[in-house]
Amino acid sequence: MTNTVAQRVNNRVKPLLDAAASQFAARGYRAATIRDIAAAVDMLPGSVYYHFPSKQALLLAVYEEGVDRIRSRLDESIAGESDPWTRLRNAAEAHLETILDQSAYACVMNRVSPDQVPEIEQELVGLRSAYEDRFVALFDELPLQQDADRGLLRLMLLGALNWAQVWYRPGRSSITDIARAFVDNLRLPLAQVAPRGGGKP
Amino acid sequence: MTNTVAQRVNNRVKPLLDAAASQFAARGYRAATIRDIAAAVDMLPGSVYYHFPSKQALLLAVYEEGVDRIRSRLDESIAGESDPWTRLRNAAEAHLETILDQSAYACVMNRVSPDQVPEIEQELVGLRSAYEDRFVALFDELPLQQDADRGLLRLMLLGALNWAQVWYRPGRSSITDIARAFVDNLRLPLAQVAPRGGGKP
Amino acid sequence: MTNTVAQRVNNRVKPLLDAAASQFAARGYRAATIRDIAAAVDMLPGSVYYHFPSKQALLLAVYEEGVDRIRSRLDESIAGESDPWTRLRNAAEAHLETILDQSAYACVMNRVSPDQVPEIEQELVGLRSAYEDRFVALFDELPLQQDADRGLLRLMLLGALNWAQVWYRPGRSSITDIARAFVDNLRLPLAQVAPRGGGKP
Amino acid sequence: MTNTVAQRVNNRVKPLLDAAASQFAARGYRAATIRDIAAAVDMLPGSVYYHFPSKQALLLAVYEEGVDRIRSRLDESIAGESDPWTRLRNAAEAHLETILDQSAYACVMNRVSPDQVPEIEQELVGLRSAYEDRFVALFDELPLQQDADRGLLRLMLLGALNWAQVWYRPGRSSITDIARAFVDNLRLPLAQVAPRGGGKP
DNA sequence: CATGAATGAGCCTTCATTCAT
DNA sequence: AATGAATGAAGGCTCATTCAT
Repeated sequence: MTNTVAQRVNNRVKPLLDAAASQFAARGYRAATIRDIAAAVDMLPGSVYYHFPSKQALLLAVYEEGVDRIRSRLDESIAGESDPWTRLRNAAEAHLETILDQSAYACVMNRVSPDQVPEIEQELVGLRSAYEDRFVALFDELPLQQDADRGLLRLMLLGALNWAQVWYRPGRSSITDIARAFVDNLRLPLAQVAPRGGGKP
Repeated sequence: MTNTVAQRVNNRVKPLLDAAASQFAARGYRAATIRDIAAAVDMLPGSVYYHFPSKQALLLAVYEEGVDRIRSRLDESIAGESDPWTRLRNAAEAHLETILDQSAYACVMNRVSPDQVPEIEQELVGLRSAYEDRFVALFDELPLQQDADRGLLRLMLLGALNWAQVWYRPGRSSITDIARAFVDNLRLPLAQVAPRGGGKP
Repeated sequence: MTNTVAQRVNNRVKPLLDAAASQFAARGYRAATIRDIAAAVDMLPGSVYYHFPSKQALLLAVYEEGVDRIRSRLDESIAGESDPWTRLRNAAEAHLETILDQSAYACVMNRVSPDQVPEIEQELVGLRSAYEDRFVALFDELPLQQDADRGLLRLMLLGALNWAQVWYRPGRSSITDIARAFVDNLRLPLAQVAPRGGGKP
Repeated sequence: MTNTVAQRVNNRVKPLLDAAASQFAARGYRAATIRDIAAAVDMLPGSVYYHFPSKQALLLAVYEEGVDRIRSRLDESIAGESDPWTRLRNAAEAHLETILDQSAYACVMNRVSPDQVPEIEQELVGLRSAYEDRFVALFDELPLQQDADRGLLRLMLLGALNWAQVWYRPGRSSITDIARAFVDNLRLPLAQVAPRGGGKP
């Protein structure tokens, strides 16, 4: 068969990438070592270099996969839904679920910030933006008052969502509730119909 | 002549701590090296250990100072102000200013997460909580609808605020505007009088 | 071709262990440095850690090899010999030869005392005892007067033997003579008239 | 008073020396640190150098004091005694008592071997010999058979005695008993039938 | 007498990476 | 496709020692 090689590669590359994602997510880029990643898939450190030319390349691959996953997860969640606020709510939920318990890959995107690896900072930032663009679009759809700063709003929601990684512990509020609450907190005052009435008159 | 000792101490320890704060803030805990920190104040690596027994102790000292600074900055900002929403707005502004351009110390609190240094994780978490308690109090004061989850609200604001470290670049919106916008985005739907069509009438 | 692996391992690990034994024997545990040990076999310091996880592990390995060697040397020396005193004499000779000029490995056992490396103190002590048990057996075989304290006797001989490391210089008495004399001094009466019955008549 | 200074010096030098002796005895030369020695007498590391120019000098002073102590202890023990074997027995006892529980100073003499400090090796060896000469004299007095090797005998006893530091634990045999037994073992026949004339007929 | 502060050499160890096999 | 063996640069830390005050 023609794809034997490719398959064999996949047999080892996927687990390797999984291990890398786990380690990067759990310990951060610096603290995660090639040794540990390799050991997690019963490989020797040197062998990793057959598949990836460097630790940075490994991180990049994880980042890419991470973006892929969270993005498709998000796309699924809004497919077939047309109400803008519902779409945002679904997206927030998908986002939160992914970074909180679905995927080490997605965690990495928040845990290791691009400036920790200057050599590939641009690629990393690019990847991140590519994903966040989904939210740009989502906020663009929203029927908001004219003077609303959609960018700030997006940044606010994403910050709130990502920060959950720091404090979230399974048990209390469900992930769904949190996502829903965060979106609703933004929606109610801003919806077009809401008779904006200002802070201090 | 009475404070000779204190002054001498401050002469070297303070700059050292400053340098440590800068490095930790800029590179993270692992990537920041004692060598670089020492070099930044024209010391030799070994000399650092006269003042601090370990890299961890250095981080702890920075954390403490960071909490001290951001907390007193926040306290100043709300002193003499009695309107709960204004107090929160001022607090958010103080917080944002501190982590964005006032103090590397405060940045460290967000940049290096306690679990990166397991040996002092508890102390670090404790310090962080001690500060965040200010916000707990601030949210408690707020006249909100009964069913509002003040905890979630606080987490949302803090997340939004802290995330600014990731995207903020001087120039566009002013720090004050951002802080104000974030708080207002929360305020309008939740305020008791809530002049819109709200959650529960 | 079957033992390629073993040979390759031996090619570097054995010399490394030899070098470690030499250094530990010559300078003691603390004063011996990984750098020097590595340099003695044209390695870089870091390379040592591919073979041994720590300096302590290196010492332990040397200790083990040392016990192995001195023990098998001793066993050979008494194999096929049945007279108890001759057996002891042979053992003493084997012991002395080993610690005096046969093997740095055995020297280490006397030179570095277990309490210098608390983390592996127990292992070290255990290894040492395992060897000294040979002498326990040897003294048990001896036809002695009933009130003789065989334990004390053993300790006495071992002490006398080991102390030779401090003063022995090749040339004067031969190692064989010394060992023989030590054992005979215990066996035979020395006092001129040999009037068993106390010092002061 | 004219000797105020000298007295004050002594006030600090003696405890300092005591601490050094303790540390050297407990940990060995390398592992004992100036810091620990200084701390034991509530001094700072640098202050030690007011009294002693170097760590080596400190060791030398301890060695000297050690020799002094064990020598005078030994001299006392044999003063007024004329029987050669009794004199040796008393000396052995004095020696053992001193290195086992009387004085850290004396322990140092056995614990740190001169070759660990090459720069003062000669002095150290000289000091040690000066003391061991007492035993040379003691063995010279002994009424032994003509062909007896008094040197070897002395080395044997000293080895046996000093080795006690390795295995002695208070409780079982008393120090006195051990010393007495060691000397008697040399003096009297041990073999059951004591048929002077060799092992194998 | 003693200290506070620092030095500098050196230590054990880690780790990404290389490369012949 | 992977390994065994090593490299080399760097990292945190220790410690005897110095010296102005």
